Amino acid sequence: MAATIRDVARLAGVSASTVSRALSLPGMVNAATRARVAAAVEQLGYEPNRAARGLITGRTGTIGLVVPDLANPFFASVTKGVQARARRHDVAVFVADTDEDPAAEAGLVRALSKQVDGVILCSPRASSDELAAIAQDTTVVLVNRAAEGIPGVTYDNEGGMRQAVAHLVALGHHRIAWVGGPATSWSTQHRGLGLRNAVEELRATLAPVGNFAPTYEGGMAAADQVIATGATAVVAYNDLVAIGLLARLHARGLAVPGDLSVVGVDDIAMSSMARPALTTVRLPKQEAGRIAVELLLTMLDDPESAATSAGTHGGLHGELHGELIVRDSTGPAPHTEKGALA
Amino acid sequence: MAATIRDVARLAGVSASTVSRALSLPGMVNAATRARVAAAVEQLGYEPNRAARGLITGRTGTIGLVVPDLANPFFASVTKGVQARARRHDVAVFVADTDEDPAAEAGLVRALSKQVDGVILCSPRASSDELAAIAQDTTVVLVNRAAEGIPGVTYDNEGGMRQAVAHLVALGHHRIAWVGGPATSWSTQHRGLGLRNAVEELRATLAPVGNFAPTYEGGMAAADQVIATGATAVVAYNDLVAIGLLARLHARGLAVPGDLSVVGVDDIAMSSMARPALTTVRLPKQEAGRIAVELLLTMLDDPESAATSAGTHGGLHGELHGELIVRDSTGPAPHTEKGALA
DNA sequence: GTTGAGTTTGCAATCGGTTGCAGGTTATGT
DNA sequence: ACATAACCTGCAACCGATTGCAAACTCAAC
Repeated sequence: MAATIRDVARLAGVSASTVSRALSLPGMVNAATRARVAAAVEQLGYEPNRAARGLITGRTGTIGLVVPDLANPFFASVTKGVQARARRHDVAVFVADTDEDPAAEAGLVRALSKQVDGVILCSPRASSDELAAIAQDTTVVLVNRAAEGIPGVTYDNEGGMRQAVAHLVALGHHRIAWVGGPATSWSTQHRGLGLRNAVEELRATLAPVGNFAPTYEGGMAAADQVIATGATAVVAYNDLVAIGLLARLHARGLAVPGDLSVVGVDDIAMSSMARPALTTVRLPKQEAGRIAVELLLTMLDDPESAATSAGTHGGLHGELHGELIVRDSTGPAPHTEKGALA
Repeated sequence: MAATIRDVARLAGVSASTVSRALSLPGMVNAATRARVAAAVEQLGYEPNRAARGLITGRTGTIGLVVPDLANPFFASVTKGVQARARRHDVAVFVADTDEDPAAEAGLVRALSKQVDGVILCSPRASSDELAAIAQDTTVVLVNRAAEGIPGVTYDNEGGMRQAVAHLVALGHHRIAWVGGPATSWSTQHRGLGLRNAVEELRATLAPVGNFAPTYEGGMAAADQVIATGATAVVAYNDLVAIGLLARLHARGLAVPGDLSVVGVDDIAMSSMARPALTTVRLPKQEAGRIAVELLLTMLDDPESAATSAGTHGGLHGELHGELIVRDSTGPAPHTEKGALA
């Protein structure tokens, strides 16, 4: 069995309390005894039992991460970031995948919350009210969504969309289609908003074609409606949707970017492998995970100050910026005024 | 604060021990008291503290999962499977990503092992000796690798490769190139072996082009060497490599499958989105994760019998079979005898 | 040689559960 | 009515740490 604090104490000829202090409050113990304890720790390969410590300190040294779908590269990246940063802080991460089921979300968080110090909710599907309820009795950080009174890290969707539109307008596009994700999604709403602002400002027009699943299939489903709008460019909710569009457009015999330019959002690995390689707004995914961890740990270490510190909605908040990555799926607008089907 | 067992005891008018038994050994307590306890539990929303329980039972109810790279869709899927199955058993999962660093692996496992009941090692990079050392003081299950005396779940690489070769031979291919992954990888070795056996049996010839990184870039790097072999078909270590091949072959002006047929392994989501859609040997990834969990929990519940039970290498073992998924990247061999560059 | 302050250390309680053992109750058999 | 067994339940110890409190010790100053 693993060595306990008492084993160390016996070997060092001191009491368990002294060992405990030698490790956590070195200033409180004599240098000589501290050395003896250190030697005993070394010899026994002692490592404090976290569960036992957690019992008395009330801190488990563990955080939870809830994502809708690990198989989605976007969430896999966020998870990677969370996990890496947590390790630096010597904190372990419980990962739970809701399988895109909003109903499962709340229950999962509740179950998790008993075992962890706090929870990172990635792109929560839950309603604002549900979120507020959850945040009531658990320390929560949101990723990819803002909610009154709950800290979180979000992307500057407006800015990202503006970059995309500016790029397209510079290429001569005037009519831009928009394939939204799930209607209830916070990102969809904000990307749509950013798009509307940007086209107005840059004297273009927007042709929204509705809401689709944030998947390859969603993109395939949207493609024909995009064509029907007569737009010469399309912005997709995310890269998976954009790649689905690419596939269906190809099947319909449209050239990208010859007939239609396509822009995605996220910059997942797949995007640079697509044919043509996808122009997209790159979001720093791992960075979002890292910041979420920092936010959460800050709240845990210092709940009062964290709650009152500056930031959107009067709480801690991080905002990340997207970066337009221009690849081969965008090009000059075709000469015909009326649309892609010249 | 959360309710404790004593709160429940007080409310139900019994002792803490009775509450404990009512919950874990219902048969030992009177039906009437059991009902009172249940009511109190319900009313207080009581949930036993896992850390406290673990302290005395020695079981944490947590398992660890170590993967080389969460951003790789293959490992993301395995993780998803592990996580889902663990939840069913009411077991939490610590996820750790080594970032493809073999050196970090052992240390990570060691750190993890203090906090969990057992560890699932996915595609370990460590040497057999290191694995043996780790398995010495931790309950370990391997995924994607077999090692003497350590339980694990592997794929029938030989069978999968045989299916791929049979498919290609039926299409008229005689000379088949093979792009291996990392030389030290267990999968590379076994896939190469399966390939050699299959070509021999089916009267074709194999042209190995060496070892490459198991990535898109690896595939790009291998492509020109593949062309130089004069083979009319190529089997890639995995789908990422195959998609890299596709990209470079396209750039070189070769048609797939017109000039060269391409087969991958894994069947990640990206494969059906590739152009042309990739023919591949589908490996049940989530299933591997699920089985790994079952194996691990079996070992934990019953260490002696598990160790001696039947299976390869005298331990528990699961073997999964691949399934050939034919898409658009394979077709009849070109008529010219000598190669793809006709 | 005392006193007092400052430094080190140990005792014992505590966190929230589980479990061996003993005591109390009730049912069963005669 | 009494012995015996079967069944429930509570007491108390324990898991492995942390921490308030008090005792012990050191040292300097008076």
